[in-house]
Amino acid sequence: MKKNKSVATMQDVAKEAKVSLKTVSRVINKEPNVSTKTIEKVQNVIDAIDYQPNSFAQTLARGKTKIIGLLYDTPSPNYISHIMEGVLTQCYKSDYEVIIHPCRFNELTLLRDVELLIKRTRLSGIITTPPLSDIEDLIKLFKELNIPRVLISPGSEEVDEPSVKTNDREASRQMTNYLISKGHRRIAFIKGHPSHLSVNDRAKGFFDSLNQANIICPNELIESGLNTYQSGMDCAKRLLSIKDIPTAIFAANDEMAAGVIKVAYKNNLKIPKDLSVVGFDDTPMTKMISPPLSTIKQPLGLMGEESAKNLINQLEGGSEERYSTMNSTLIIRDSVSEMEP
Amino acid sequence: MKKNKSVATMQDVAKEAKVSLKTVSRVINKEPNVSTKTIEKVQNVIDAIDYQPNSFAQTLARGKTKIIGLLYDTPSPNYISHIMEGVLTQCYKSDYEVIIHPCRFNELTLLRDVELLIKRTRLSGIITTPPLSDIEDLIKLFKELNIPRVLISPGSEEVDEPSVKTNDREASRQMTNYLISKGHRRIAFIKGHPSHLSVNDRAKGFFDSLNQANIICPNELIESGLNTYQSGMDCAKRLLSIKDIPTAIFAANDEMAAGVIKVAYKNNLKIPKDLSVVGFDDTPMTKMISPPLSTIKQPLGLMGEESAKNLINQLEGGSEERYSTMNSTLIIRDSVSEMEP
DNA sequence: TTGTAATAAGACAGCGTTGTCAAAATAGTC
DNA sequence: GACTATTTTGACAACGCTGTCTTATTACAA
Repeated sequence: MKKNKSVATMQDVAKEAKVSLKTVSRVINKEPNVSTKTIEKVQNVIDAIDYQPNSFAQTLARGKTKIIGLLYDTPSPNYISHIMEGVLTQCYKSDYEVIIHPCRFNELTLLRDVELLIKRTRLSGIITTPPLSDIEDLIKLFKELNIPRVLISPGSEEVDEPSVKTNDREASRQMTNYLISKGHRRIAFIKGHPSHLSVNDRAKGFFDSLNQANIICPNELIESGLNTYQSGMDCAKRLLSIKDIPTAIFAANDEMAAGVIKVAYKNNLKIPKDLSVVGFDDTPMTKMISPPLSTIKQPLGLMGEESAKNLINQLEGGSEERYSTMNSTLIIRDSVSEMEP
Repeated sequence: MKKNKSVATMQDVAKEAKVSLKTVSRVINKEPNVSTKTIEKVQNVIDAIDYQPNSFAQTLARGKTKIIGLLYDTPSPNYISHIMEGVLTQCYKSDYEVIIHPCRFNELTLLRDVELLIKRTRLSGIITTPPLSDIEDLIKLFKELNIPRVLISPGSEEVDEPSVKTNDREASRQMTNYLISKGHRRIAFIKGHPSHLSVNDRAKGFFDSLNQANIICPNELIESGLNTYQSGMDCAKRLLSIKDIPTAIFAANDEMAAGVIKVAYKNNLKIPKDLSVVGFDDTPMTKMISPPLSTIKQPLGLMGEESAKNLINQLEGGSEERYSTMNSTLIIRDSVSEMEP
C-alpha cells in the first residue's frame, strides 16, 4: 500500500502534539487520567489537521464492532423507510453504523443468509421488523449466536425478547368503539396476512370492543386478506355480496381498505354514506384517496429510534427497560358516517 | 481483548490445513498461483470450521474500504426504498457494504456533514439521489476529496459526472403526445419543486410535444408546485378557476396529480369525463385512487442497480460507460378521456 | 543428468488503533 | 527533604489480515 499521506493518522497527531500514541487515544476516547492541559493540546492538533480516527483500526483493536443490522422483508416502502429514519437518527447520535439488510421471508436460505451476515460483518446487534420478528428459528439463531437484538412488533403476546411494540390492540378497540359510537352495529373486519402475527392483535382489539358492547359478529363478516390492495378488493367483493351487507368495514391495513373503497364504488355505494371504511397504518395515500380514510397511525420514526436506543443500551451495558410499548393513535378523516338512529 | 475463541481466524485455518497464512489469504481472494490441490485442502478447512474473513482486518491491511455511501434527502419513501433495493442487490453481489445516509438539503452543515461521513467511514464511493445530485458545492466536495461517485438523475443537461439518468423528457413528450392523440388541445402543466432540477426535464418534454403539434400553451396553463399533495391542490384551484379551464392537466408527479383530482371532485368535475389528469412516478397509490391514474414509471430498482454497477466498475478500474440512460415508460390507466371531435 | 524458467508456498513487516503494564511526574505526608 | 500514594504518560505487543520479497518446488529442455 502506498503511504500517500491521504488522511491524517493518530501518529501524525501524536508527533505534532509531542505526546505518545496512547495519549492521543485517551483523548479521543475520553478516557480518564489525562491532564486538562494535555487534552487541550491534543484536541487543538486534532482540530487543526482535521483528524478522524480510522474506525477499522479501532474495531480491529477493540475486538468488537459498532454496527447494527436492520433486517426487513419488504413491508411497505413507507413502513421501512420511516423505521429506518428513526434507527439511523439514533445510531448516528451514538456513533453506530447501520447495515440495512433485506431478507426473504420464505427463502430457505434465510437463516444461513443472516448467519453469514452476522459473521461476515461482525454485527454487534440486530433489529428486526415484522414479519421477521416472528420467525422462531431466526430468534433461536440469535440466541445461539448470542447476539443482542430488538424485535419490532413481534406478534406473540409474551415474547421473552427485547422488543418495541405498539398498542395496536387497544387502538383497534378504540377505532371500533368509534364506529360503534357512530351508530354502527354490523361491522365487518378484514384480517391481515396470516403469517404477520402482529396484525392479529388488530383483530383482537376489534373483538374486544364488540364484546364490550355486546355485539355479536357473525362469521360472514370476518374476512382474511393478504395485506394487499388486490386482496382487499377480493374480500370486499365477498362482503358486499352477502344479503345483508355491513354498514362499516374495518380493514387491518390501508391497502386493503383502499381495495374495499374501490369495490364499493364499483357497486355504486357511496362512501361514507352507504358504507363506512377504516384502515390501519396511515400510509400517505390515505389522505389522497376519496374520501380521505380514517385510520390508525403508528409512530414509526419513534419506534425506530426506540429500538436503536434499546439495542445500544444493551450493548453498552445499560440496565434500562428492554420492553417498550408505544402509542398508536386514531386519525379521523371522512370515511365514516353517522348512522341514522 | 479476551481471546475467547469466539470466531475462527485465518490462523486457525492455516494451522488446520498445514499451510502458511499467506496461502490461506490467496485462496480466500482467489489469487493466482496456488495449486488446485492446495486450494481444495484449504477450502475444505474453511468450510469445515465455517471461517469468515474479518472484513475490518482486511480493510485495514488493504488500505481501502469496500463501502458505498447512498446519500438521500427524504424524497418519497417509495423512491428511496426502491433505489435502495437496487443498490443493495448489486452491492451484495459484489461484496460491498452500503451505508445509507439521510441528508438535509437546506442544512448549512450539509457539506461538513458529508465530509465527515466520508472521512470517518472511509467511504470508497458515493451515490447521490435527487435533489442532492444537483448541489454543485457537494459535487465540488467530491472532486476535492477525489472520491468516486455516481449521480442519480442530475438535472442539468450536461453534467460531466458519472450518472444514471432516465429519459424523462422523452417520456413526458410521449405522455403529452398521448393526451394530444386523445383530442386534448388545452393542456395544463404543473411543474415540480424549483430546486429539483431533474423535474424540469419533464416540463421540457411537455413543451417538446406541444411545439411539435403546433399547439400554443398560454402562460395561465403553467403552474409551479412543490411536489406535494397540498401544492397540487393549490395549483389545481388556480387552474380550475380561470374562465376557460383546461381539458387535461399533466402534473410533474403523482402527489400533485392526486391533489388535482381532489380539487376537481370538489368542483364537481368528473374525471376523466370533464377533466383528464396524468401524473409521473407511478407511486403505489396511483392504482388506488379513483380513477386509477395514468402516469410514468421510472425503473427505480434498475436505476439503483445500475448506479452501483457503475460505481463499482469505477472502483475496480473497469472501463465501462460512465453515463447511462434508462427508459421510463408510460403506464396508461383510466384518468384520460377521449375528447369529442 | 544438469540447468533454467516458471510456478507455488512461506516469512515477515506493516495497516492504525487499543489494552496492558511499566515508568515518570506530581501531590501529599510527616 | 525523604518517602509514599496517586495521577499522568509512554513503550510495546496485540488485533487479523494483505503486500512484498524470498525461498522452495516443480516442469521442461538440452
